[in-house]
Amino acid sequence: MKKKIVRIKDIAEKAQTSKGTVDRVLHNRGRVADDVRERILAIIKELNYEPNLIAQSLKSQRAFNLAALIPDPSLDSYWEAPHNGLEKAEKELRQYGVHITKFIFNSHSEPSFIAKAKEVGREHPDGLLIAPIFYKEALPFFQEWAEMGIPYVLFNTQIEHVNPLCYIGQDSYRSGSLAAKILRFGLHSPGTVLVAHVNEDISNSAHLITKEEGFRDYFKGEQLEETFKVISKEINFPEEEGLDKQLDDLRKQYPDLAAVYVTNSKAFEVAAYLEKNALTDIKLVGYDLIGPNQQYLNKGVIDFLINQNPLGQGYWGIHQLANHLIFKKEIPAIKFLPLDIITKENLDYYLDPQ
Amino acid sequence: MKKKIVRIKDIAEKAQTSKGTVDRVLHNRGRVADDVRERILAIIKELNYEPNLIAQSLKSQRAFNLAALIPDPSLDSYWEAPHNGLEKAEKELRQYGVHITKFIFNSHSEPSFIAKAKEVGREHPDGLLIAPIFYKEALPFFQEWAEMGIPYVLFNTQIEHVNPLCYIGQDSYRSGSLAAKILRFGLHSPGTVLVAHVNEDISNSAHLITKEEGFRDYFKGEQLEETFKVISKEINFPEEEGLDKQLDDLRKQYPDLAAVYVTNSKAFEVAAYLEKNALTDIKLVGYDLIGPNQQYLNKGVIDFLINQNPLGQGYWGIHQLANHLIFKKEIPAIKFLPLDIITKENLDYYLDPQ
DNA sequence: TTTAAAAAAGTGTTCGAGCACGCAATCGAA
DNA sequence: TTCGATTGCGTGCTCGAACACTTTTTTAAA
Repeated sequence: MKKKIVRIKDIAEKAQTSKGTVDRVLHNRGRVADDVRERILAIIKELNYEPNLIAQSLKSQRAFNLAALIPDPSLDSYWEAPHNGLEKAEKELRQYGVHITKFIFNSHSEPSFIAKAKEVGREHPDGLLIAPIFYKEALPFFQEWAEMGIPYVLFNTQIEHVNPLCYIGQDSYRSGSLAAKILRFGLHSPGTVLVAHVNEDISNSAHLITKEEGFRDYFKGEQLEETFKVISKEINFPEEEGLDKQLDDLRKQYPDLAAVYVTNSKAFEVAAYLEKNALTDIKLVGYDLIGPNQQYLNKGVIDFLINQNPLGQGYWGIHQLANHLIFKKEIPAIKFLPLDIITKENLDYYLDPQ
Repeated sequence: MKKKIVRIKDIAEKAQTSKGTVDRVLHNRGRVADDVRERILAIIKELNYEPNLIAQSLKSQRAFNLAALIPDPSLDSYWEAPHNGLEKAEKELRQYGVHITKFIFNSHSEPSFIAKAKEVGREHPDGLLIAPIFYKEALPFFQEWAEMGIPYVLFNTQIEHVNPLCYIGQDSYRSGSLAAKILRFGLHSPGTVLVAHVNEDISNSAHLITKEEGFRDYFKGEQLEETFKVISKEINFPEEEGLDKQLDDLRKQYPDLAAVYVTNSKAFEVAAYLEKNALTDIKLVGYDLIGPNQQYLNKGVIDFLINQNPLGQGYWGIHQLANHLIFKKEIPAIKFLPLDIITKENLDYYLDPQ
């Protein structure tokens, strides 16, 4: 049995002309007499012609060089997953001529970001995927890339006042609310709830603030402000000892500490503290399935993790670029990834995706 | 810039032979001298040749008629989602010549299933996707389809002792454990926990039993048997009034009822009862994002839903068939879908997928 | 040694879209 | 009316794999 597909040739025959002419109509290329053009357009509509993407991409054998500007995974293992997502997407799209060049910067060093961002401009890629964790430093480059006509997709960190092709990541506000909902479900009696920003430059990380807002607003919205006191704290410790002391102090100040919400992937640091001090009653929710977090999840020290799906962010980021560049599809300005709730029992399914 | 793709012609040139010969080696067709074959195989490996799927499917313009044997969504809205998944997959794969014929049976009537299953045989599809909710009635057909060489993929209900191309769905045991974990997190004081099988012929539904096992084993494994008494009950009500009376009786017997786990998509029935009787303290977990469940989730009567991703089941089922038939990929015997935990705060992301 | 059959290897067409090229008709200016 | 330029339109090659078909080589029997 054969497929019933409408081809350019079919249209040409029905319009009593040649496929070359139909082709020119389809691509607004070259010169076609008005009456012929309209006859052809009518027939295209009538037969409901859709170009055969397969034949199309077989023919147009051009290469698409995409660039990815993302942090070094060896310095923060959170970034391993996006790398994997990139590679997965590249594998799938290699058939279509997609090649990705990675520009890897140090997530703790603004100058290294700037150096790599400059390199990207010199390469003139066809598209760019970027994790803009340095807001201020990144701004001028967005301008530059826009002028060069390089479409860029942001992921991981949402940024205002720039015009990317698309943002891919989570709705930080909702994410905070979700964390609140989960913790509240496990809280039995009144107490203090801590929002912890661990080892993060909060001034350059608007999305962490947004998470905190979502978290606080959940307790407000549910009229739980009387029952639970929400406090927040930045916990930074370049040196080893720092965290324990800071949490000790905090517990002295708030002896009824009942739950901790870590706004980034550093929940394992708090988990280590809880385990060391046998604080089994303090509920703990954090982000991301990095190794240390998984261990504490399996031990039951971390109760739930919210998966930001960093692999998916890389994967979909590349796919959005491909959809735009290769398949000429409309791209939504924002693609929110699901807020996956992870626990020991369903962890497996989120580790190796699809 | 051009793509660097290894073609059959490249292999032929390097092996000092013609593309026809390489083709015969690749497809184990026709006769090739042993030394030439080995030389070619070596070069294929060396150059890391991967056939160009695009060119491949452009050439082989055959149609693939797939059949889907699934219940009528107008009788049980759970089945709407698989239908949507089917259609989504068909849309994506139409370019590759995939066409799906639906054989829709009444999920409450074995004879209707048998009639439709017979029809499938007469149609001789190239592949089959089936929701085998009638275990006993389905068995002889598996035999028949196997003899006819029709590969079939099971979804929704896992069945032993048959040899499908693949099973797609959830790990029921884990699913039960996950439900237990969630409920336990929200339980503050000792009490009774009910496993409710609502309006389901339990004798034909092994997977619900498996869910219950997983649920019970969680409490056993965590040494919580003393604290929480787990009971189970089949709740059937062909007539309207039935459910209320049965739950009233149950509450008389177990006044400390603290949580209910509904093993199928009928949590909304229990939710209606809880709401009517203002039992805000009884925790409720169920399955699936059908309309009524969503409403009670948003109201807070249902605390969490576990998403069985019925849309994904249909979608991936068709894709597995396509991977097997069109792309000749290896198919894993089981594809477990994630156990997604859904709450009011992250519901949106699971409604319209990807 | 010849010859037919069988095996091995090579050639050429096809799929649908893209695009370069070239032919024919029309137009305008000298 | 002749020449070049412009417009309108058709032809034919290309992409990589599949497969039918043809040609060449080998093998075995006469």
